[in-house]
Amino acid sequence: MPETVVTRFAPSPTGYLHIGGARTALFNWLWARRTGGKFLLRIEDTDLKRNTPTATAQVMADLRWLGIEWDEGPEVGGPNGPYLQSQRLDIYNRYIRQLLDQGRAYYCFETGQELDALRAEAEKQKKGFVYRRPEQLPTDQDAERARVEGRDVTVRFAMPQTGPIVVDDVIRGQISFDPAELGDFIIQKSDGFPTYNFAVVVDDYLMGITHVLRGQEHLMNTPSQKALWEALFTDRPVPQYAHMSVTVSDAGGKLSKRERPQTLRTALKATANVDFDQLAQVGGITADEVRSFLAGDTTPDMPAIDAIAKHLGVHLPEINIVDFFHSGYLPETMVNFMALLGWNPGDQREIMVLDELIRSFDLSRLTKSNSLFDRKKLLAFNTEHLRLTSPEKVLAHFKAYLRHVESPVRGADDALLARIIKLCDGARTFEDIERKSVFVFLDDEQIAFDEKAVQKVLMKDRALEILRQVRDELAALPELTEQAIEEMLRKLAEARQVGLGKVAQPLRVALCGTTISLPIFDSVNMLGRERTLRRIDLTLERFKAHG
RNA sequence: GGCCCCAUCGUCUAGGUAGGUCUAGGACACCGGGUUUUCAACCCGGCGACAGGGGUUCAAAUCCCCUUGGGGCUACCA
Repeated sequence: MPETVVTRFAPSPTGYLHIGGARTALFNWLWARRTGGKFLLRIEDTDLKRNTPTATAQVMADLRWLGIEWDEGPEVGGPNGPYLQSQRLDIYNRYIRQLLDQGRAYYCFETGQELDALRAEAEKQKKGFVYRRPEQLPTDQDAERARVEGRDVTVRFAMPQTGPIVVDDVIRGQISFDPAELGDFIIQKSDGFPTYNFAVVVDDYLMGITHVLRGQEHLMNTPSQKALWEALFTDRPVPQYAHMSVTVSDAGGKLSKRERPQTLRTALKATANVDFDQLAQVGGITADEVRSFLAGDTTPDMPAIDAIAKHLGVHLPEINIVDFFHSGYLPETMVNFMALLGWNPGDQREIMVLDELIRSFDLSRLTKSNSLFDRKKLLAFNTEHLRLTSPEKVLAHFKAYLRHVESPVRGADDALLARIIKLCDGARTFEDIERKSVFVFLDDEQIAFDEKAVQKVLMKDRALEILRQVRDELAALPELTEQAIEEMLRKLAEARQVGLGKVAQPLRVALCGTTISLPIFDSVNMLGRERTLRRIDLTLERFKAHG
């Protein structure tokens, strides 16, 4: 390949970076890195109504979290800027003018309603809707008059009707389309902005894009874009297209942002007594909005959804990249897992780090069929990467996670955090690690007792009596090292002719309130004598009636 | 409805371009057992697929056609 590879990721800033978008970005980035080419980021913000002010910043933050850096684009600049389409209007207008002058594009004056009616008519006749090109193309004067009259003016591309359009796809081979079925599509909207199909072609040309890896949902746009490209640019052929499989959700259907609110709604419906006022307060919305949401009429913003879910302890399916961060996943995991959604290295490797991914990546190994997003497998991958990633990196990511969830654990120093991580070898996510270690950072009086744990452990046999003895032995130990604690507990268990569990579990529940925690010897050691004894005393006091 | 894409274990997939070496391999999940101070992790074992029907061929998971099923697109969204 004599020519340097140039790929791009071109999201529209309508929300957070979605797992599907992230995968597209990753593949383009991987291909550029593999070939020593360039990867650029372009923001497709040509729809004023849908743009969200913070989306671009969020998308960039998410890409960086994943380790995907762009060689050209917003914030890093480059020779082909600006990289925001909303700032390139004059460029698009020049090309639209050119097409108009050449008679390869023309004005239209239909309203949305008129178009809808035409579409409904086509539907009735069981045919696909194709805009009928007028015999006589409207002039600039016609357009001017329409504008003065307050009518909508759009510009359509006059699709050449010469033979089938054949798209060469790296993954799918040659795909043939009938231009008559494609029709004359709009290239400039009545607000003066270009449509996606037009802006993409101009920018891909001007930015020297050589390879376009994108989701299969763009396959139908490709013949239109190819026709436009060939009408506009003759010195260079269209880029190499590769239309990747789509990722679908394990809940069935497409992976969609709607899944999160839907999950919450379902959980809410299953709840006996919904306290609307309280939920409204935690969500920062009104009680009526909560009712409307429950009824399925409206959907509040994502932060409100997230806050209510967190308050209720409902786990929402992760969809956006930030969701995975919030759930305690490593970026290394996400990158590895996404790479395997529609691609594989051709051997039996699955767990791979970034460098390995770059070295192994190849267009010829992209798969054709859609894949389901399997969260259980993702969990298994995260477990592996938690082990594989350097302790320094894991520590840094853990700290970021703790800060975000505002865990009491975030107050710990690096040495303690590192020790906790090490003790949690085999944990699946940071959420697990946090849950197992949070008891150390709670006030002794703050420990909440899990009802099941109390029944299963504290209310059994002579658990409280054993706990009292453990307390006394602990008080008598000269030093609370893990070894000393272990030795003491084992001796005690042996003397009583019971398993270590019978001794360790009551102690665990006394210290943490649950049966799930860090290893017990370390738990005691971290807490120290005073706090350990205090927690045991509080437990004995609280449950003495049952003893 | 129209146009387009796809089809191997429950899931992700290897194998398909050069048909035999595939009684179809791996991973996750699941089931059983082991280990164990909790959860997880870990170890051993097991279950489990070429969507259906026609061709082509000595031979088809692999090539062709049809059916069925799944997905995408069908906007002055991207």
